Amino acid sequence: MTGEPQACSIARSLEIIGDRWTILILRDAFRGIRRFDELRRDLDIARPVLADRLRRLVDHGVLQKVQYQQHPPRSEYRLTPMGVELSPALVALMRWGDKYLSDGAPPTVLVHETCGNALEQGFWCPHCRQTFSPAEIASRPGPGAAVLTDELPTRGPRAHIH
Amino acid sequence: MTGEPQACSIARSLEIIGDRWTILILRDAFRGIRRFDELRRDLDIARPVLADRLRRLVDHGVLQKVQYQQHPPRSEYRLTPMGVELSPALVALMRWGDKYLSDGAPPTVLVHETCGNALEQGFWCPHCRQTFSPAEIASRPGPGAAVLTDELPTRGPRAHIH
DNA sequence: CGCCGTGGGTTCATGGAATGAACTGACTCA
DNA sequence: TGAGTCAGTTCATTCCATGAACCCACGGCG
Repeated sequence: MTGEPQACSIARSLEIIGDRWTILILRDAFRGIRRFDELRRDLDIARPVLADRLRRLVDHGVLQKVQYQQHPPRSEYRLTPMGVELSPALVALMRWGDKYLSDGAPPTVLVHETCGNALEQGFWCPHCRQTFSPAEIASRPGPGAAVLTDELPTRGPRAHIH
Repeated sequence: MTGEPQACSIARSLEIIGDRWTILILRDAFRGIRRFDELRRDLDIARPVLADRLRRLVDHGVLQKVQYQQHPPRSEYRLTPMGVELSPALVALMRWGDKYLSDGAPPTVLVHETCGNALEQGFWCPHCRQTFSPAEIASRPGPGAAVLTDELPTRGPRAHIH
């Protein structure tokens, strides 16, 4: 996308998946839509763009092109472990959309497979053994420390995400 | 962006923030970079694009334009509660980038403000009182049920994200 | 055999969006 | 009076997304 390498992990991630079509392709991969023509029909995406995005995702190791039959040769694009680990990002987007952009339909429910109860996505403190909201995140002094803050600068200096 | 209204929450979210620049602008807002010229310099973004993205974000209620002084009139773009709740998505992207696209630098550490310990982001089952990996998410039967799966279709039918 | 249908692409002309340089305008300060 | 800063807008150029058309391997059908 851009030329120079990015210092920030978010920026680096966006080099690969920072594109509307790319994220929709990944969403469909999670939904089980993994073949070229299925994707093209479901997303109503232009063929060259789809081919380009799939190529990019394969090149970066997010998807894997697998021939699932010969005669005729047919292949599908499967999520690699790297791709599967994008699910927290997709779930976060889904939650946000459900909360703020709902059309009135019931929100999507995800459940813990082993027990069947509805699950939450959130921040979890292993020490306190509890989840908490984004507002309770703070920086840690030292290298690599960062904070996501909604506070104003005047309320006190903070470290930053980078 | 597109014309027709989207049925899927992820697609609806992407209508607003499905753009590389938009996400970088939000990242900077969390980092405390909230003024037009600060953003322009930090992101090296073209002015018209920045103006357009900020306008969109304000229109959708993600950012709020606040005049923080008169004489001379200066304003900044603050995250609304709706904007703050995008942090899980940004953190997920950061985590993913840290894990798979690292340049060797130590990953960013986020800590629980009230106790100071490093926090995790993940899926949490309030019933089992434990976190778990993306692979353990399943669908729930009924309206709005969904699943994020890395499994192959042949291993069994599933509901889908929508 | 001849022909149609399907899956998975590539090529190419076009339009709309991103880019960056230049300009505007309100205000401050020396 | 003039230079500097912040926050944009205007405009010409460039680039990429789009969609139509085309290609090719293969299978099925009559």
